[in-house]
Amino acid sequence: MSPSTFSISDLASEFDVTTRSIRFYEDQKLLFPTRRGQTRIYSGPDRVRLKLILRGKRLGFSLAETRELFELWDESTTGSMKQLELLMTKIQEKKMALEQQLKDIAMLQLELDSAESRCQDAMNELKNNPA
Amino acid sequence: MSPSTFSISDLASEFDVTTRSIRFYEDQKLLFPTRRGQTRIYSGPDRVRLKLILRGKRLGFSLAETRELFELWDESTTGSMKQLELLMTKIQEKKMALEQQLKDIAMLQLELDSAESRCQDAMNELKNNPA
DNA sequence: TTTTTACTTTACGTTTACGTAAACTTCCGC
DNA sequence: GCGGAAGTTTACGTAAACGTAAAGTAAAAA
Repeated sequence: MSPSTFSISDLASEFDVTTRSIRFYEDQKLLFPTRRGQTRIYSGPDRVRLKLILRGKRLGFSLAETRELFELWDESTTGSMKQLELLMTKIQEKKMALEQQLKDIAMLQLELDSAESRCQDAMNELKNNPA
Repeated sequence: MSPSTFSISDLASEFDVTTRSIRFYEDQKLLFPTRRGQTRIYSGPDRVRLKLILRGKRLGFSLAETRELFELWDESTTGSMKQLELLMTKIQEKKMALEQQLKDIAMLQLELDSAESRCQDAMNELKNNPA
């Protein structure tokens, strides 16, 4: 069974980020580890949050965007109808953004495939007909 | 028929970026418009490049990354075998990165769907049982 | 002709996401 | 008990990607 708490360097090495980055995310209100004395202790949910932060980053989300989603989500447990509707709106927005990204990726894949085969052709040409 | 040359503001409005950004891309060696006097004239291929730059940005590519790909591509027409192999490597790298992005998007979509339905449940709950 | 309007260069400012160094404390192994 | 590893805070530095202001040119419109 995987442990239920983690040190900062546990997470740093697992996700291949620096401890500096993890502390920065806390500074930006994205993570809230508990403390044993001075030392940060990360829970399972904390670890999931970090994973989400990094996934968002790979997809071009700013830390502020991710934090906004986290905050809306956290407030939604106690939230009013208005809060829930706002959260719903943001979720829709992100979903649409992801759809656009899928299109962008599809286009770029086509272009890379085309570039790849033209590159391959050029290489074959060079082999058979060394200028 | 769409025109074969464009002004800087043509492109700016078509792609919804500032002229400042377009000039910046030129400064970073990503675009090379011709000039009529001082004024920049963009060709069809220039326009395609801009589209690629912006698509790359939406997917988290840095301008430096995109420029590197452009340079390799440009050199590949006159290039040696080594150049072509390098280009091929870079293309493979980008393709793998896109695969990772597809995975990230799929995961995030699942999580957003889940968040969405839980949010919907909470809203229904509030309607039927207004605390 | 004057005045917009669109374009230009130069240059300093700003935000994001950390890196890096200094100067500690705390704990672990020997 | 002592050195080293791992943790901490504070603070200044930095790269990327522009924003924004200043100051000028050039052509079109009134």
